[in-house]
Amino acid sequence: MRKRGRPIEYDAQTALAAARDVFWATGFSASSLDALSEATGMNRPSLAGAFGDKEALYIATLEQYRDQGAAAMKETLSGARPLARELALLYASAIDLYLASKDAARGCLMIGTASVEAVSRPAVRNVLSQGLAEFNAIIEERLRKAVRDGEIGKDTDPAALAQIASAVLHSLAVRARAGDPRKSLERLARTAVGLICP
Amino acid sequence: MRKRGRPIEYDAQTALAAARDVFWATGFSASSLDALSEATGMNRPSLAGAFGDKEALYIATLEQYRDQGAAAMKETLSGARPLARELALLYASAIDLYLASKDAARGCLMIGTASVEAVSRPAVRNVLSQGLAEFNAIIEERLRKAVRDGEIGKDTDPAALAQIASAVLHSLAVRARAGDPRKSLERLARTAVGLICP
DNA sequence: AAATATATATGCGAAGCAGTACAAAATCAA
DNA sequence: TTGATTTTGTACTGCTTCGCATATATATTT
Repeated sequence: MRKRGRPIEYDAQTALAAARDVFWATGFSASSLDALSEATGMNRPSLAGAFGDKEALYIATLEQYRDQGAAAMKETLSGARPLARELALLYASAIDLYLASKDAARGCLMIGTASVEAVSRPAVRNVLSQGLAEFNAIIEERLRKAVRDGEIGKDTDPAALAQIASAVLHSLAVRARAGDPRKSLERLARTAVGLICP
Repeated sequence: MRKRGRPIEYDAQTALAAARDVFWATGFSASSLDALSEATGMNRPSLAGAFGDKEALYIATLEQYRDQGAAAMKETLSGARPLARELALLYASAIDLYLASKDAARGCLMIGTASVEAVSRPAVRNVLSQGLAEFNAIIEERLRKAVRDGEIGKDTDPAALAQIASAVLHSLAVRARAGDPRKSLERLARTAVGLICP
């Protein structure tokens, strides 16, 4: 039995992805509801009805991004391949994502745009914090397995090393948005893999 | 002989520092000229006359921040002390700076606020890019000296290792703004020093 | 078919914003 | 003292923004 009333014409996930692209390019504050409305194909009242105000919409895009990113990361770091290979794949796909735009490189949505708002908007800070923590935890879990399996030294501290691996990810995001060329990012990734998997 | 006309009542460097604090807390787009005017004690026409439009003012604050940061960094990495000690000092002062605010931690001005604007504002992207490159170059120079002096292995690549050391700095900036506690940042710094100076 | 429920479309109004024109004030030169 | 020069203060204009109020469209329920 369908819901009463006029059926919705938009798909929430699709609209969220379109809004995400706007935020990704111009950040939260510089993204107007008009621009978001045009990108999603939803007019402003529909946007408000579906997601609430601009901050709520932004947070929804961040959560979608975080969840998709975490899922992709778990797949890459599944443990099916050697650690060094999986880490290299992780960084390679991050670089691809960060440089994907046809215009200027957009880096990471969370690091590139949520960081600014995090200071004055606690809700954004929470999503950012949880996002970073989640990504870090996935890496740490993989490193823990690597220690168990003897891929890296038994005396290494997975939590500490995960912080380093995450730091490289953060740096890739920042550098990409600053306009660093792909070669430079790839070099950092290569060095990092070598350092983490000696 | 003094300049003709009514004397200036503001000090450009002081005003720039005040404007910087506003941008640091709320970012470029969310900082209104009214807020900047109030913080600097200069009214809007004076601001415009002294620095140009909002973007020009923002870039001036970024450049001031970058120059002061580079100077402090060169002093810390002077080479007067062992590499491990100087690196630890570098990270410690970065953490202090990133957590200095009484309100929510502000991280690094460039990474935290210029990253967002970098995509749509080439002038900002240039300052950010040059800033990151300059900080990286100072670290690289110190590592080069460390190789010469035998502080680290003769076979290490200073440029590659500098990218890693910079990445830790970037990560500290991001994590600080995301609300990471000091302990967590200090742990990352400790691990990084241990990894870079084995 | 009528009533009801939900979604979409248009448009209005209050507020905020950036940049600037113009007048007032303060100093120097003659 | 008078005029020139530069900074400061006020106020204005044109624009954007957000949120909401109202009207319209499309479905289900009775």
